[in-house]
Amino acid sequence: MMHSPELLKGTLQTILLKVLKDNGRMYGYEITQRVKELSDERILLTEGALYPTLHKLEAEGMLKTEVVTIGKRVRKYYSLTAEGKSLVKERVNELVDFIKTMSSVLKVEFA
Amino acid sequence: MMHSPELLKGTLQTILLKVLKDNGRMYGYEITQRVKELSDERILLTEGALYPTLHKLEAEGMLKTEVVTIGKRVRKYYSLTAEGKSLVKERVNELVDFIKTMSSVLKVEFA
DNA sequence: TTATATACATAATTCACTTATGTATTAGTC
DNA sequence: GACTAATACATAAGTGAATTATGTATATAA
Repeated sequence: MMHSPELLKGTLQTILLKVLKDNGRMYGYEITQRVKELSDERILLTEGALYPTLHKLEAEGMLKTEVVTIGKRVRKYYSLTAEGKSLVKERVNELVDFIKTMSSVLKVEFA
Repeated sequence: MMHSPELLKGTLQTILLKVLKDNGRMYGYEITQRVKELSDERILLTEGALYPTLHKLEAEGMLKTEVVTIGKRVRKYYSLTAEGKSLVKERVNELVDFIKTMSSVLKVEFA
């Protein structure tokens, strides 16, 4: 991940889950490209963070996968499970709360 | 530090600098209490993070200190140097930018 | 008198990330 | 036809900002 590096810590799961919620079924590389686009090149997910996190969310039952072969190329599509869908809401709410708290502490408007 | 723990990562310097800017000269323990109050009990700075960070900012010339003895008790007051004042602006801007980016990626309003 | 709050400090540990490395296919280009 | 860049996955080693744990000491309230 990139962009004011330290700040991104702890937001990766939230980003992955929310992008999957908004876009449905996606594969890893596709997610990196979508996030890059949505963030105007500011958030560049690194593979070393991306894949382990996807695997972890899958192991926890938040994501389900489907392997599709395109020519000789393998793609692993991820999508949210029912549990994953609740987790998205939780994570996004957490982030919104956090931002509100930071806004009070720093007396800054994030409008 | 506490509260959705991972999200706080990378925000400690920003919090310390901004609170010092807004309140002038403060000592460590006082900062923890002020942040606790401003965050409505949601951000509880831990000493293990607080003191090393204050020392680091001092070593970098961002903060200057003044030791005051109250009875037999020693207090170390911190305040911003000129360099520290520019750093506050930089850090706060970084955070605002980051929040804006997150807002685009997650399609969430932080109002 | 004894627990809690005040006040500082540092060492050991954790863990989400970055960086580095590896494999392989597909598309563009010179 | 050869080479580079983009696509697509994966994992291991290393980093660094935090937490947790520990230590010292004074002041205050029950």
